[in-house]
Amino acid sequence: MEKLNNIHPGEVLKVEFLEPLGLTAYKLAKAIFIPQNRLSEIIHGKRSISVDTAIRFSKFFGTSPKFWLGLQMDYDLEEKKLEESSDIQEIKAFQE
Amino acid sequence: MEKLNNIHPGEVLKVEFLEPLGLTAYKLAKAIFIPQNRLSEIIHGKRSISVDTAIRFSKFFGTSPKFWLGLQMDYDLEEKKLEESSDIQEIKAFQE
DNA sequence: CAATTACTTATGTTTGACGTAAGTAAACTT
DNA sequence: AAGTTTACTTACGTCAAACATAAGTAATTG
Repeated sequence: MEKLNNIHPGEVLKVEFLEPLGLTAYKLAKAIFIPQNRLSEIIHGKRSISVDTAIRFSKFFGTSPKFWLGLQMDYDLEEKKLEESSDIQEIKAFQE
Repeated sequence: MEKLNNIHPGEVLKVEFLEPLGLTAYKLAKAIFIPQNRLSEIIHGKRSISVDTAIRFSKFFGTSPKFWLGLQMDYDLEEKKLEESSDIQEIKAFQE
């Protein structure tokens, strides 16, 4: 079973940034002063984009930190929706 | 010393939602099926808006989850900026 | 062939969101 | 007035996840 079509920020990093720019995870890790495993795990979808990571990416790539955190937010919301935890559906919208 | 003007999502919840609607934290907690302390801590800026919390707020208030997570994102980024952690400034933007 | 590049995995720490529970107090019910 | 519900806070322990260090394996480059 697949998490059909929910795209992790690490995938974006790899496909839309590293590969087109001819960069390796190793080089990026050096350039933004983080351990290699942090990047390795992000790329494999095993770690989220933290505020710290988003800021570092943004400095290096010239994007905004919100771009990266927004990708993470979208991903997390989608994951949660697929989960469909029981009691959330029972919530009734407020009526004054 | 104050965290000048950085506004926590809990403050928004209280001032822009609970108070105008005449709602208490107690009632909201019941309505969205979470423990009271989760709300209490959010309102006092001691806990962040998680994906779960954002979805529950959105169901009840008719907002989007991204509204709440966006507030949290803005807050976290601002906090991080005020921190000014040393090595982040050393990052050089990528040049092909 | 040695050093650097490149990536992964193992291990341990710490932070923070979580729930349970207990405490206090005020505001209603009966 | 006593008891229930509302209202909020704080203490405590758990768990997941982001973190760093470090070690291991390959491939590439000087």
